[in-house]
Amino acid sequence: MEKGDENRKKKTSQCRTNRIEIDCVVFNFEDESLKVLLVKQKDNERNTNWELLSDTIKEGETISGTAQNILKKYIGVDNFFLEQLKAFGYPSPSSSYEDISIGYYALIKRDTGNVENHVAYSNLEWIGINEISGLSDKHKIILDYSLKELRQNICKTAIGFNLLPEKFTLLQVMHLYEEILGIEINKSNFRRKILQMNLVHDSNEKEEAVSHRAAKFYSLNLQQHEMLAHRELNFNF
Amino acid sequence: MEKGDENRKKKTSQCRTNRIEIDCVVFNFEDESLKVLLVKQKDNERNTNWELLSDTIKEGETISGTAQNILKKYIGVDNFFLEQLKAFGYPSPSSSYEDISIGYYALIKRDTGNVENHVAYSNLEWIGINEISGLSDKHKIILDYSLKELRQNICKTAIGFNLLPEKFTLLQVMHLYEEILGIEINKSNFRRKILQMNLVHDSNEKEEAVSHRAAKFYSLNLQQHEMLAHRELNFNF
DNA sequence: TCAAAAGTGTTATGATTACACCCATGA
DNA sequence: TCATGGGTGTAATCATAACACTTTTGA
Repeated sequence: MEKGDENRKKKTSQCRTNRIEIDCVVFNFEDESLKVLLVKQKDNERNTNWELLSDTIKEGETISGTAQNILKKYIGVDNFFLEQLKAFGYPSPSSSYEDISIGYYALIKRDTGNVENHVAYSNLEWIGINEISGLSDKHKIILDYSLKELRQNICKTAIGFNLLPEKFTLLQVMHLYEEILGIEINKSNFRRKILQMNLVHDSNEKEEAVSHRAAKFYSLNLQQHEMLAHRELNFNF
Repeated sequence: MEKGDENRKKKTSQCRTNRIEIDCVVFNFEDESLKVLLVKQKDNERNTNWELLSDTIKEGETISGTAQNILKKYIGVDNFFLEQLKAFGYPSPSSSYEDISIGYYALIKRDTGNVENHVAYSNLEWIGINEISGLSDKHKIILDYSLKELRQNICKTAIGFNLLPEKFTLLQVMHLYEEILGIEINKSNFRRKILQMNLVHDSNEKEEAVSHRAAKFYSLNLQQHEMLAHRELNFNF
């Protein structure tokens, strides 16, 4: 595997063209905070360096297929939301052609077959969005762009629900928006807005064993493929 | 030049990697209608086939640099708005690796050194957005995506003004929005909204030789680099 | 003086905000 | 009974939509 990587590298740098790789920003919402899955780099002992999940495009793979395979390989789940950000170019260390990274971002549900258990590699870690350091410049740019995109998209579409369990309380939704956007939202107004647009329905279930009034669980009236298309949402936060 | 192109092609297809090219959707607003600059293909005599402006990435060029150079080469102006769409992948005719196209869209002002005169190639033509036919599937996908992006962005940012002359009337702005979004807008409400957000200022000039009340010319209170960042605009059309 | 487009003003409606209050539950 | 978070109601404010109206100009 490592030999193969080196061979590819050699061949590619002989090529009169650009090296391409796919980088994935994988988001997860856990303990009321937004987290990103990062890989710890072994080869640098002085500082802990982190990287986004990435891979090269294999023969016969589509670019989005490569991104999907990265998620399957590292996390073992195939129930996630995935969308391309854009292509990023940056100076190559070895070639006079720019290196190109096609960035993707993924949203993973907390309850999808227990994300924790599927993290198959010991050098992977979920890091809170405000605790990230030691990321290379090129990955920092992609991460920042993905955050900007995520913030925009949860205000216009329903994709934010991809970060919540199948059944959720309205306050969970609100806290998700507050955390991702970094703002405070008025509870009563948020409830009214989200209820009157018919996006969620009461599941007739309630929280259990909580030391306060149990909250109703709701679930989404949309299939995953409808989430980006759905543009009824219009939060002007 | 053509030999060089063939050499590159041969080398690239020997490579165990993806072929990349840059495709540009170039927009212009002329005679109250949105137009796109397309290249007529010579080699097919039966049907007229059209293509987006495109090129491969040259040694030492950044990806956005390649896009800029395409515009300079074909149109001869260097005063335009340019932004990346995303990377598009599609099956290669000659390789088991997908071909990749990085799409860009550009907005050009009508009065920037007379766009017409600078169209340096005889096989280039501005075609109304509703009159386009004979575009390949892969370019059709990029064009459709660019339209979606353009429509979204003119409602949130000030980039639409890149399609207007330096001095414009408020009704010109309104017609631009009506044409691009394909809707009708109420004149009085549109005026109020755009005036009260302090985006434009009265230039103390007026239309001349028009057979109706002369309209005031306004100009924008923003530099080009501020146009995408400026997010005060919030048209919910 | 007419047509055509510029430009103004007014009212009704609906969404958003801010805030106060009540409810259910475990400790 | 208290703390905690769930959940409801209401009045004030602001943005938007609809529409009628006046102004300026060349023909």
